[in-house]
Amino acid sequence: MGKEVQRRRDLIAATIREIGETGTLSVTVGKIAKRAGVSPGLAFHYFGDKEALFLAAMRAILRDYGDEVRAALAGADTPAERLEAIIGASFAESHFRDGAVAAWLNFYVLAQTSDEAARLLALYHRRLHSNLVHDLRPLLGNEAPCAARRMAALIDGIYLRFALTRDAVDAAPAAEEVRAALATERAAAEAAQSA
Amino acid sequence: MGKEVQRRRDLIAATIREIGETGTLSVTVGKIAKRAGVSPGLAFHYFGDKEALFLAAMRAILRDYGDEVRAALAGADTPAERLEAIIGASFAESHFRDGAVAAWLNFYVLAQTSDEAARLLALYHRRLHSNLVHDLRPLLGNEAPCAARRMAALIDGIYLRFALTRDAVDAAPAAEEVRAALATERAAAEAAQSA
DNA sequence: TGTTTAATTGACTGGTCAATCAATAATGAC
DNA sequence: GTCATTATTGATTGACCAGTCAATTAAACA
Repeated sequence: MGKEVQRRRDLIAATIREIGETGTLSVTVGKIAKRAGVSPGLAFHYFGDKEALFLAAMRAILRDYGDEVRAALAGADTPAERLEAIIGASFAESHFRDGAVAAWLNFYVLAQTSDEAARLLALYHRRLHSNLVHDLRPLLGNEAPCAARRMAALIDGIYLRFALTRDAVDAAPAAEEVRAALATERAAAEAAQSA
Repeated sequence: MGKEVQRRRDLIAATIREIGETGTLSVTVGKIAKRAGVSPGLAFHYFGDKEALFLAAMRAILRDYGDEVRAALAGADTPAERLEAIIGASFAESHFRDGAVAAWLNFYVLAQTSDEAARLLALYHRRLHSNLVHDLRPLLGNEAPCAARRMAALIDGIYLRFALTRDAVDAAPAAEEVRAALATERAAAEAAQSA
């Protein structure tokens, strides 16, 4: 029965929206359920408890991000194009829409104490790192793993800053900064090679 | 009377510790007061409400960080030494001790909705950026402001990763990654100059 | 010492909320 | 249409908590 799938989807969407509006994880399940157009009991019926509901929402966000990356990578051939695809997907508008930002921030908080959240976060870290290394290697050689760690952290750091800067609505400059960092890495690598 | 100063200090320290242990901002003022060895009422008497208490704690953390940076800068002469001082202070052990990590994460969450938290965060951003530009300029010239933005975001991103990675206890590798990024920036700048 | 003033207490209130569960409605099988 | 199964409700419970305030204690001072 697709009923359950639809309800779960609705509840997850409502969770993200609600967290986005209040900014915190301390939204009530009642509010979320109301927004989804169901009774509070149903949220517990499908997800068990509040934390599980939030983690399901976070999993959905991470899945969307993964899909976006994969789609972007599909149309990219060269390493440089693939890196551009990763950067583009990382700062896609969907990453800033609705409650995605608020969800991420609260996800970080939860990752301190929830094993499942920590697991999910580590998964995201590994995926991003492995994607970056794969496409940096042809450009930077042995420096690739280190550069990938830097770029991954930079992506997170820039996201954080743009997400938390009140006036910043347009994410384009964020991606631009990562591109500039990549250019710097390539310039440094080239200089090292010719030395 | 120094009594009030002492009590405020105790309450702030207890707040940071308590947040550190639970990981969240949803600690009760009662628990904090108990840890500080006073009654719940006193916390409200001195700080007004819970948010003000947390913001006072965050201000204390930011002040400590500022002191640390200033002290490190005092013993540094060359731009390179000063940059090293900033990096060292940014990953000082005190930044990972007690509830500093948890406080920072919850601070980010709060910055979405609290004007005062957003103000404090912007202040931190400005200070760091201005320090970095000041000492990057002699090394990188016009590239300094851009490189400073990258380095600032990188510091935040790396802090985030190290703070949230379960097994990482030692912050030394974190600082090392920022140093490597700085070296990359310098190498790229040198290459650009000779071109 | 007695008196004023400041510091501190902790019981209390009003409200909130996660989670439960018994009851009801919808769905589908035969 | 009857019955069984599944989906859904929403009232309820029990616990918790921010913030208040009247009462108490300690400090300061004359």
